[in-house]
Amino acid sequence: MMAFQARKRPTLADIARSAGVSLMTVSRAVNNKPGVGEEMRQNILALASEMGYRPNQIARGLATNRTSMVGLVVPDNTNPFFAHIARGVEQVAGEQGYNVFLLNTSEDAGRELAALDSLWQKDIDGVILCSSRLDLPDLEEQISHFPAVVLVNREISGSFSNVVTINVDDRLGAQLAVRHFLGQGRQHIACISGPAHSLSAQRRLEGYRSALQAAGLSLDAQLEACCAPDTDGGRAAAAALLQRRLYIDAMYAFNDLAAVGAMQVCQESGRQVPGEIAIIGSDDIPLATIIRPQLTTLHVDLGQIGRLAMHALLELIQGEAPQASILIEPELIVRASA
Amino acid sequence: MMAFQARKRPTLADIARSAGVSLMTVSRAVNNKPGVGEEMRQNILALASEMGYRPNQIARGLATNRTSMVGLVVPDNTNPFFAHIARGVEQVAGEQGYNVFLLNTSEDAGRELAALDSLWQKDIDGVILCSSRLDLPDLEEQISHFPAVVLVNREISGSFSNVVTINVDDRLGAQLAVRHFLGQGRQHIACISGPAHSLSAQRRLEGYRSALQAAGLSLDAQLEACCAPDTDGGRAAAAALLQRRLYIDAMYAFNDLAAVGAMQVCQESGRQVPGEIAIIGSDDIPLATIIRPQLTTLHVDLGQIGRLAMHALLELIQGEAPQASILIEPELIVRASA
DNA sequence: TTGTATGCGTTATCAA
DNA sequence: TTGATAACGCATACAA
Repeated sequence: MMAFQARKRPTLADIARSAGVSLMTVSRAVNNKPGVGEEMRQNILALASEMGYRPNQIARGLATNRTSMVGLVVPDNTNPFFAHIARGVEQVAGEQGYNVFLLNTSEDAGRELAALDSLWQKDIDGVILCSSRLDLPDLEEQISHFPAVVLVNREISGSFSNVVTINVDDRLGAQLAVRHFLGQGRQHIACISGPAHSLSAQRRLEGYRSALQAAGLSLDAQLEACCAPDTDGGRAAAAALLQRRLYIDAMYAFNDLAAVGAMQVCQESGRQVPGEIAIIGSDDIPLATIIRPQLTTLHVDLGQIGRLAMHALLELIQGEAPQASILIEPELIVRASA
Repeated sequence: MMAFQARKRPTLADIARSAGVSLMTVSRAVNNKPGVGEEMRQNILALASEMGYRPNQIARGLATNRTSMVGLVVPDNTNPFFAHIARGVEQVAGEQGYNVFLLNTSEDAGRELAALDSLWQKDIDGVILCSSRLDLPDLEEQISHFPAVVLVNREISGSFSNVVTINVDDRLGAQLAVRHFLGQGRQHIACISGPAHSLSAQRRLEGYRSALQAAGLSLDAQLEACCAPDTDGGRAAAAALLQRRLYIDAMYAFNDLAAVGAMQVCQESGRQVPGEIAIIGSDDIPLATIIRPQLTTLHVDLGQIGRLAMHALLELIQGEAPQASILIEPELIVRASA
């Protein structure tokens, strides 16, 4: 069976032939470059528009080594955290004439490598890599493959002239949460930290511990539990915590999804939230205000992170040496769960 | 400032030079094409691998007119409905060596046109267009720009050899919901239909009406309200409905987000759900089981729709003439809200 | 201001 | 089984 033949786009050569001029004159005209008479330019532009000319960006990419394509690699675009970042990225990319490849890794290093490799073959101008699970050697290797890289939710030692890192100050966030609990007189605070290999989970756990110690309280490993970064993960972790039969009057969770799961387990086991157990989440996704009681959480503007990331990537691509490391401060939003 | 120089990838010519053979021999070897001796092939493959050769897919695209890139256009990737579809699309694309451009339209026809235009310039192999708001002439024009198109949530009359449509049977879904209410003895059923220009919203409204009429009930425009496809939209619509001071004992909502918003407005105004007012949503996004009471809704496997869409697109690209029109039947999942 | 030659990395085509 | 050459559509460098 014959494949459908899409309507063929005219090329520069087609326009040139129709206009009776050389291909280069048309090229200059459509690119608004100097070196073509004003009258000629207008004529060519009119003709090009009439013939429906659109530059072939992949051919242009081959010639200029600039493809106007960037990659966005996330663990899971279905997670609101990344979905909102992606939205921000795509917004400014679109405004600047770039297109964005979206790839999921499912938090798997092997898939992450495969994703980056496929992007490399596409000769993209840069990549935004979120919550990378790569080990340092692999990460450095991958970074060397791209002209520009923005790392979200991942730090990297050493200085790479082609990378910018954007991180949320998770440590601070966790501290804010713990201090809030402390201010309420709660001292038996559990921490539902995220996936063991997640950097931001580690930082949050660290902040949780440091805030506890700063208040003169001792740590108890029994009060900590890892979890998958979703509602079920939060449920499982909270259930495990509750089963240990310790006294717990507060839970700080790695993200809002997990916080909601934990909250429901508490409620289902007959505990009042926030009366008996207060709960604080992280990220402030829309669910936080949808759920009842509304979730007290650490707000960060995810769309803004996406926009920032894309802007930084563009500066890198244009060789502008932006700030190498950006730290976003979360803000505690007190709602009803704590 | 000088831009960072990414590590240069070796080209076919580089490998050829190193191997002391012609470029074409290397090309045949790496592409597993016949016409190269087995021993030679192994040597070349080893060398290519050692030198870290990766084909430049954009150059290949220029030569073959196949870029291995497809586009996915959605109103809002932040909406779980589209996020899950996107996940499915990206999954099979990745498995088949394709990369996916993600673009948001914000439900705006102008932006949708701009998005498709930018994809056209990239010379992609096909596009999956979700919930298109384009009018027929524009849509047909855009369809002619691509070798393959899959329309999700949009019908099109006439037959185009390069398009496949995938739709949820929204009419049936709405009927199932209304019949469920009727079976509970509820007869004062409101409909929170979605955006006025949304095709699926229209189909759902139609199904709602037809089920009511089939039951011998009369229609009342006062029982219908449009809404934005999110929680706030549902809140606003439900509030408007309630303000009309009609007796209402059930609400069917365009999607789960709106259903949850409506449910909360009902609860906040002191009405029991499902006691006084029962609620049914559509799509069965994760929120449906997170919210309390859990939402009775019309289930469709969104990831599956995405995978189906990408598979259909691939068949189209390969000229295989798949089924031109796919209809997905939703299934009523009875939970706690109705 | 305009045009010609050349190259980007790859595949298709034809010749050896 | 191999290799040389011409595209693909565009831009850069240089010549007229």
